Parts: sequence; structure tokens; C-alpha cells
Amino acid sequence: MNNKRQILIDTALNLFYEKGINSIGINEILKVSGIAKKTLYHHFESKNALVLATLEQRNNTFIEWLEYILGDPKTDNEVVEKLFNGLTNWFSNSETELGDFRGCFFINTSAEFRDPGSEISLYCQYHKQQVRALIAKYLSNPSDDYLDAICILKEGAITSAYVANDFSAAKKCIQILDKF
Amino acid sequence: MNNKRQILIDTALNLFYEKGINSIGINEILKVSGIAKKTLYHHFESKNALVLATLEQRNNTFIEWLEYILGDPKTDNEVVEKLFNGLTNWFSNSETELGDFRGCFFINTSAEFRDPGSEISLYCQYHKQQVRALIAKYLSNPSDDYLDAICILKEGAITSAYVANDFSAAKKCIQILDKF
DNA sequence: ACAAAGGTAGACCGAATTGTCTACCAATGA
DNA sequence: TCATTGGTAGACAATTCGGTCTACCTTTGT
Repeated sequence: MNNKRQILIDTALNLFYEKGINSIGINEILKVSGIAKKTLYHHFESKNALVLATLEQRNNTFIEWLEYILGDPKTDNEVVEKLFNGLTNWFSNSETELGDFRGCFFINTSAEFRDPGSEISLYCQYHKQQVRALIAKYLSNPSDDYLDAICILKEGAITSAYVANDFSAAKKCIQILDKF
Repeated sequence: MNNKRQILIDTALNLFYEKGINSIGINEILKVSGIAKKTLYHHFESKNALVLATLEQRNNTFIEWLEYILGDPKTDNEVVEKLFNGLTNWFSNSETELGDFRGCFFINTSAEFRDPGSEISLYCQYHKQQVRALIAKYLSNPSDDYLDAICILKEGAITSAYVANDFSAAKKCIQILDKF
């Protein structure tokens, strides 16, 4: 039964995203999910393997959300507006698919796993590539400069919202890109 | 002798910044510094207190570095160029005062300590305010919009460099701000 | 010279960490 | 009906965590 495997991933992702991966022990995931330790280690080789599974799940959720909110835009300006308005909604916990905002799970995870060559760090990098490629797909004229600007501002908005508590950062990005 | 207190802060900051705060135990700091546990707890109430001391030290170092690289600029464009060229140098480990680049210590620490109301999270927020105020001081016409753009792009550049491995992000920010 | 004070060493503590092991239980196929 | 298979339960182990405690040693004031 793959049911328990999925329950473990869901529970772990919720806890990891809310409290941080290094702050959550295996035992807490087991206690919350009501699943036994041996079962976890039957499905996953180690805690790291479980972490990777939660990263994959979050990546899928985020990509699907992004495709959904971008809809089918008429202009590049519309892409920008939809993207950054979506971020603003995320920051204020209005995007239920993404859960309560605690920054970007991949930025946070990169910060916890500092070894740049580790599988986990590389997956975080991969996620950012995927998001960039998806945004490019929605732009009619995906010049590298414009795409770079959007992506850098996107990271800046998420970080400013999380660390500096500036929830209006994403809205400001739309203005900046207007003049680009 | 306050000497040992300073050695503890230096050692802890190096280890924390390189490996992450939650990945470094008290015992490792003691082993590396050659100082006994009782001495540490004589100078600091807890690990958290030591963490706060390292945040303060890093904040001072970063602010001093920023003042140094900004020099006395003639134009606002010069401020932007000096700031983002400085970031590029940091990313490529050419700014020795800042150590080997492992992202922003405050962003990383915010990611590790998720409780938004904790003293540690609040200090990270305070650091970002200080940096913003310093940049404002160097601008001749510190309109809020312009300052916002600089700060968001700065966060975006640091995050892009660290998570997505894009060391050219800061250079791109100069172009974006040119058109602002 | 000697007592008082405070810094230092590191053994020790209980709790929590990830991961292993044996025993069991339910379903399946012959 | 009964043996085999594979998922499950949770006790257990080894290590490491932050933090405390007693004993000592060095410095300082008189």
C-alpha cells in the first residue's frame, strides 16, 4: 500500500516547511502521522531520501500552481502582473494550495543544507530552473534580459517578504518591470 | 579576559556561516576554539545568546564593508554600480572581509529559525533595515520607489547567486536599474 | 604572604537524534 | 489448510544535543 508513503511525504512536507528540516526529527513525523519507524525506513532509505521526496512534491505543487495562476495571458505585461499578484496573494496566505507562507521552501532548504554539491542543494537549483523555464514558456518575447529581470525580482520579492517582512515587495516589482 | 569571548564569537560565526547554525553543535565550536564548555556558558547564557552575538558581529562587518565599498559617490548611478559590483565580488570570493560566499547569513538564519517573532528572526529583519538605511544615506535623491527597487534587486541577486548559482545576477541588476 | 574572587577544565546529565532489529500480523497462492 | 511473503509495530542502540556541576587554578587586593 503506497498510501502510507504518501501520508509520510505530506506530513513531512508540512512540518519541514513550517519549522525547518533540521528542526524536525523523524520521530515527530512518525508521531504526527501515526506511522511506525520501520515503515518509514521501508519506504525511504534515510531522512535525506524523505527530504528529497518532499522537495519533489513541493516542486510539483508549485509548478502546477504557477501554471494555474498564469492562465493564458495575452501580453507579457499580463504575465508579469499575474505572477507578482500571485506572489502577493501567497505572502498573505490567500493561496491555499501553497499553505501558510514561510518563504520559499527551496531557498530555506538551500540555507539549511549548505554543501553546494549535495543532492538536496542541486534539487533546489533545479527547481529554480524549472520555474524560470515555465515563465519563459508563457512570454511571447522571452528575451534573456527580460527573463533575468523577472526571475531576480521574483527571488527578491520572496526574500523581502520573508526576511524583511515586506509583503508589498511583489507589487513594487510590477512597477519596476513596467519601466523595463 | 574578554579574549576568549571574542574567540568564541569568531569561531562560531565561521562555523555557523559555513555549515549552518543548526548543523553546528556547541561541542564543535569548543573543539575548534580549544575553549571549555564552562567558559562558553560563563560568557553566554545559551547557544541562542551566542547566535545573537554572531549576528551582531556579522552585521557590523557587513555594514562596515558596505560603507567602505560605497566610498563617496558622485551620482546615484555610482552608488548602484559600486553596490552591485561589490556584490559580484562577494559572490566570487574576492571580498576577503566577508569570507567565502555562502549566501546572506541573515537570510540563511531566518530560514533556519522560522518563528517570525523570535529574537533571532527580528535581528535578521533589523539587519535588512540597517542596510536599507545605509544605502538611503548614500543616495542624493532617495525616493522610496528607487530605494525599494535597489533593495529588492539586492535580495534577488544574493538569492539567485546562492540558490540558482547565478553569479552574474548582480551585474544584471545594474542594467535593470539603469532603465528605472 | 595569603585570602578572596572569578575564570577554566572537562566529566557528567537527561533528552533527543537517526537508524536497526526482532517479533508479529494479514494477505496470498498452492 | 498451511506455508510464504511483505508490510507493520515499537523496543532498542549508538551518538550527539544543549546545558550543569564540582574541582582547580590563576589573578588580584591587602
